[in-house]
Formats: sequence, structure tokens, C-alpha cells
Amino acid sequence: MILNNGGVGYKIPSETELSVSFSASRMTARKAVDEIVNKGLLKRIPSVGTFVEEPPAQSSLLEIKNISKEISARGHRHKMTVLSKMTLIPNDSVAQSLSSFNSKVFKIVIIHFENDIPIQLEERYVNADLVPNFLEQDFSKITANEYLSSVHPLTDAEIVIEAIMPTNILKHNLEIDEKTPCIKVSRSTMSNGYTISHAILYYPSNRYKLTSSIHLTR
Amino acid sequence: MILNNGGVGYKIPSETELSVSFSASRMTARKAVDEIVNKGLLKRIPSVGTFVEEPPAQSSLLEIKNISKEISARGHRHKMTVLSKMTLIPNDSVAQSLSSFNSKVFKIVIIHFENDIPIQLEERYVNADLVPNFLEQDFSKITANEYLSSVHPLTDAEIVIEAIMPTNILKHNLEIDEKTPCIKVSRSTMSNGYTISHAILYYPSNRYKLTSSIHLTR
DNA sequence: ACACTATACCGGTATATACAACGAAGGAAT
DNA sequence: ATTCCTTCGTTGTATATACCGGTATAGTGT
Repeated sequence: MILNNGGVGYKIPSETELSVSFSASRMTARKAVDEIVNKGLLKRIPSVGTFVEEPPAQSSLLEIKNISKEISARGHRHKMTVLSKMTLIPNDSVAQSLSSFNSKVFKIVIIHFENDIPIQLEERYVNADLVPNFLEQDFSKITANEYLSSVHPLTDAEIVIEAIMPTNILKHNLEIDEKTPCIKVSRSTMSNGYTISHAILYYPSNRYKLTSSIHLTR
Repeated sequence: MILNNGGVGYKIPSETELSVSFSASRMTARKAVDEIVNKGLLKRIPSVGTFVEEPPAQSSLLEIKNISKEISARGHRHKMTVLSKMTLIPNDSVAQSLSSFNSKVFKIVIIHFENDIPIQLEERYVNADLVPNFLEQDFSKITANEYLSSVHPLTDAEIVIEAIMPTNILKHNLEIDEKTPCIKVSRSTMSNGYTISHAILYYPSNRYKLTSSIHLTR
């Protein structure tokens, strides 16, 4: 069954109604709903109903953060500037990590600003076979991560975090001096076994800290 | 109910037996077991039984890594050296983050070695009320994190990751020069609402990268 | 001694039923 | 118009029951 009748906030049929329409017992219907609730896609409100939730964008810790929402949540302005777009024949190691031999790879470099202060340099490689229209997006309106998530739902990710000294490119674009280290986050995102994108994110350590919360209770 | 009859590998009573000894229905007993299974502490084997599992040490991503196991898994030797142990009256900000006003706080500084090369400096503050015997442990045999987990099961954690330039203390103890940045991981661990410990972990960036995998499929 | 079989036990699943707790909505009384 | 109360719908929880498919074990037959 597919619940595309309504988007976020839609109230799904009651457990009793579901059991009738599926010719199952209420307990069985409830169990099915339970699974979706545990995934975070539905939310129960006792005595009221069950509702479609916002997909847990940062579902897993060391969350796949949406930098745009994150900055907005702080009440600040987010701005993106595309430094370069290009199409590569994957010969170097980074491109090959996309496991897209014989095919093209898009590369894009973006700077993210918080209140006009540079806060992240994003260097992203995208599998051109799987996301053919990637470069045509308007990255002043939608982040690369958001667009990719909408095309291919994220199922797996691998993340490596390092501390590095800034290169000349980083110093210039992030407006930092040579004594300011940077956090380098390398993230491969996969969808159903295919590597969609490989992103390298650089943050100036004097303006940004990675944070994460873990709750095991549930 | 407490399942301390047996450790890892112990077979818990069957669902039928549980239902009898607790005067509940099998479905109710099963549901209770279900919750523990979902936490990863029990494992069902159909037609055989339900068994106590190894606690999921790196349950959540940006895992609470066990550096000893991590190094052993690479086939290397792990060694710890305690630099200092002390008992503080919490007046500075770090100690107060343990929310243990009016009580004492243990502080311990440990260096971790991988094949005799320093790889982590651990600066840890522990709530003395909740873990009174902390300083008496033999930290050449059990890591601070392991001991704390055994006393108070981890339920929540907050993590902040930064890139910093090394202080003189870091340069000396991690055997790095002043141009090598470090990853600084600040981690507060909580158990049932109480802050047990606050750890500050420093890694030399030329020898260590934080890694994490995320799998949403389950 | 070995191989095969029957049986009991176990988790996995589905169903029907009953009651509790709570919120929302509507009607009645003031 | 406001307040109170009743009723109904919904989730939350517990119980009893039945059946399935798998494993493990004891027993049987060769």
C-alpha cells in the first residue's frame, strides 16, 4: 500500500478503518503501522489519530545535515555561490570512488554563506548516469544534497572526518588565515546499492563545529 | 525484571515460560522481549530460543567507539598510560557541565597508543557521586569508557567535533609539531537523565580519521 | 552402530476480543 | 455566550487462541 494521498500532516485512516479495508484484524493493521512509526515516517497522537511526519532528514547521527535548514534554524541567512560546474571523465581516485567507470561524473564546487560569512566549501562529485539532470538545477534555490535526496532516497552513507590545514583555495574562499585548521568531512551517499554522490565538505574551525546527539532509549 | 542470570550467550526462558512465571499472556511476554530485541540486547533464533547478545558497543553512528577494540581489530597493540588522576571541586565550566554542583568530580588524563605511537589524548571528567570507585580502576586493563558503560548503561550522548591547532601539551604528548591540526571530540555521556562523564578526546590528524557508516535500511 | 522418523518445543504470525485512557465534538444547562 | 457534561472515536494495552515452519531430541527400525 502506498500512502500518497496526502503529504506531511495527512491523517491516515484509523486502525479500525485500515483493518476493514484490508480485511485484517486491527492488531495486524496496528502492527503494520507500528513499523512505519518506528521508521519515523508516521506519528501517533493518542486519542486523535496517526499522521504523516516529516521524513527524518537527519535520521542518523552524525546526521546528514541540511546546511540550509541548519542556518535558517539559527535565524540567519543562507546563501550559496556556485564556483564551478564541470563534467569529468573519471580518471582520478575521487571520481572512481563513485564506481561509475566508463561513464561521466559531474563536479560542482559551492560555497555556503551564513549571513554573508563563508562557512562551508562543498566539493561534490555526482554519478552522471544516475542523476543526469544534476547540473541543470538552480543551486541558489535547492541545495545539492536536497536535490539528490529527492531523486534518490538516501539509504547508506559513509563518512570520514579529518582535521586539515587550509590549502590556498580554502584560505581564499573561506576567508581564513593559514593558522586556522579546517574540518574536512568526506561523505559518500548511496541509494539502494548505487553510489550517488561523493561530497567533500570543508568547514573553518573558528566558525563551525560539528554536533551530534545520540538517544538510545526510544 | 532483570536478566542477570547469565551473561552474553545466555538463553532466556521461552516465551511460554515467561508468560507463566509472570502470569501474563504469551503475547504480552513476547512484546516485552520484543522491546529488548529491538534495542539489540537480545537475539531471537527461530525454533531455538532467545539469547543475550553482546551489547551494541557502536550502536549509534558517530559511534561511541571503543578505541581498544578498534586498535585490536586492526591487528595492532593498544596501550594506555595514565598521565594524571585528581579529584576536583567543580568550579570551572567543564566540571559544571556534569551538573554535579556541590559534589566532587574526578579528572583523569590518559594517552592511548597504537603500536607505541600516541593516537589519542583523553581528558575525562567523571561525576564522583555516580561513579565513586572510578579512580580505583586499573586503566591498563579496562578503558574508562568500558568501565563507565558497565556501571551505568549509556542512554544518551552529545558530541561536538572541532578542528584545533595543538597546544603545547598536545604537541608533547601526541608527538606532533605545531603545524599538525588535531580533531577535538567533546562528548557528554548520560545514563537515565544523569550526566555520567564528559570526555574531551584529541586525535592527531596525521594519524587518525573519524569514520562512520550509516545504514537506514535496517 | 547408524539412519530415519515421530514428536515436542520454539519463535513468527494472525485473529478476535475486551477494556482503559484520553481528546474532540456536540449538546444541554446556566 | 460560556461552562459543563456526555458521547464517540482513537490509540494503548492485555488476553486467549490458533496455526505455521523450523529445530532439536528421543525413539524406532534397520
